[in-house]
Amino acid sequence: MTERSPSGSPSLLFLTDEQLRQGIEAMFFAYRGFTADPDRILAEHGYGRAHHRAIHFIHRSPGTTVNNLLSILGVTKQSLNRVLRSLIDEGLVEVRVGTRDRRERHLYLTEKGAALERELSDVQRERMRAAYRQAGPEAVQGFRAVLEAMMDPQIRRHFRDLQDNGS
Amino acid sequence: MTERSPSGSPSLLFLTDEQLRQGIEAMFFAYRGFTADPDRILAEHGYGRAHHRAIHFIHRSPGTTVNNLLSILGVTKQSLNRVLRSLIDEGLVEVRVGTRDRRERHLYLTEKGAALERELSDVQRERMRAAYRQAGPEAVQGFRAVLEAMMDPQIRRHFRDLQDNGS
DNA sequence: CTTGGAATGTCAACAAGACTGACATAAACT
DNA sequence: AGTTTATGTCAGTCTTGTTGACATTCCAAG
Repeated sequence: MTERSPSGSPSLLFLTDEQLRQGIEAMFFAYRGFTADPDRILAEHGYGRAHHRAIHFIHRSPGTTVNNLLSILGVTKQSLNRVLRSLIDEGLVEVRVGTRDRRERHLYLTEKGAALERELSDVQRERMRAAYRQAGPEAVQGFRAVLEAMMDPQIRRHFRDLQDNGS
Repeated sequence: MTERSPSGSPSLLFLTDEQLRQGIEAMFFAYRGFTADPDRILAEHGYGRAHHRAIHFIHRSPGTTVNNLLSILGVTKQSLNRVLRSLIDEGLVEVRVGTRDRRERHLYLTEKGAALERELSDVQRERMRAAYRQAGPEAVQGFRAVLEAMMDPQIRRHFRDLQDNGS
């Protein structure tokens, strides 16, 4: 607020390329830490990150359709289908044909699926909680604000929809 | 600071699972936005994210060795070598045999490599700058603090080393 | 009632990028 | 002289993404 760029521009922040670069690197390294714990658990079960993402969002929005999941995950249906197939075949996800529109497939976690979801989200939340605690309460606000600003607009809408449903 | 958990534990922050889950999703969606612009450019040039990472860190630490790069990127030498080979063959990276230790290969960007680096980091910095501006100055501090706290300790050391060299 | 289009599933082929394991070479260290 | 270190490379595998093609089901509009 008080700083201005050397060129005299009235921007709110004066940020050197070096500061921005550090933000970029922080994002890269932090994302590795962010996925490290779930990756270990997934490997034990013979799954990958793609399975985690599917499980996460099915847990988050039980009964979601395949198409809905596709637009959230941003992958092709073929790619999602491969992942979904293994989750269904191995009894982690249950499919129910839509009652109103019987083309739609509504997805739910089974007890087994919910158990893995819990295992995965426990470690991930724990890391998030530890980071939040270490960084302090004000930091959490800032963290969330920057992340939201970094999303593509369409995704930001998805994100906010999820928030509204979730609480 | 002022809040406490309902169980009465003396933690600094009271964070519901729901709040933590939102942080996790924010991280996932934001990372997609974070990589979206470079991904587009890389695809035009026939490269991938792995090339971007190599280029980034060679630019950041000119003359870095293969081993050093390996420990920063956290991949196997076979994986890095594939990427490095194409960058060298196509004249984006130059290799110089070490003078003190002639086993070491020191890596530098060529003019062509530096040009691509600039192209990539321009768009990525622009997104970072926009997110920072949108979120405000205090948010940037918090963002950085949480990201650092989320890194694995060894990586955090790497990260801080880079910062010290960078400025 | 028919037809168009939407939602879904599936097959095949391919590519990037990660992995392991094994082996080769050169240089440095002891 | 023997060992360790730094690097490169070959071969094979896995996950996860892609495109393209095609089938099925079924709602909804004409």
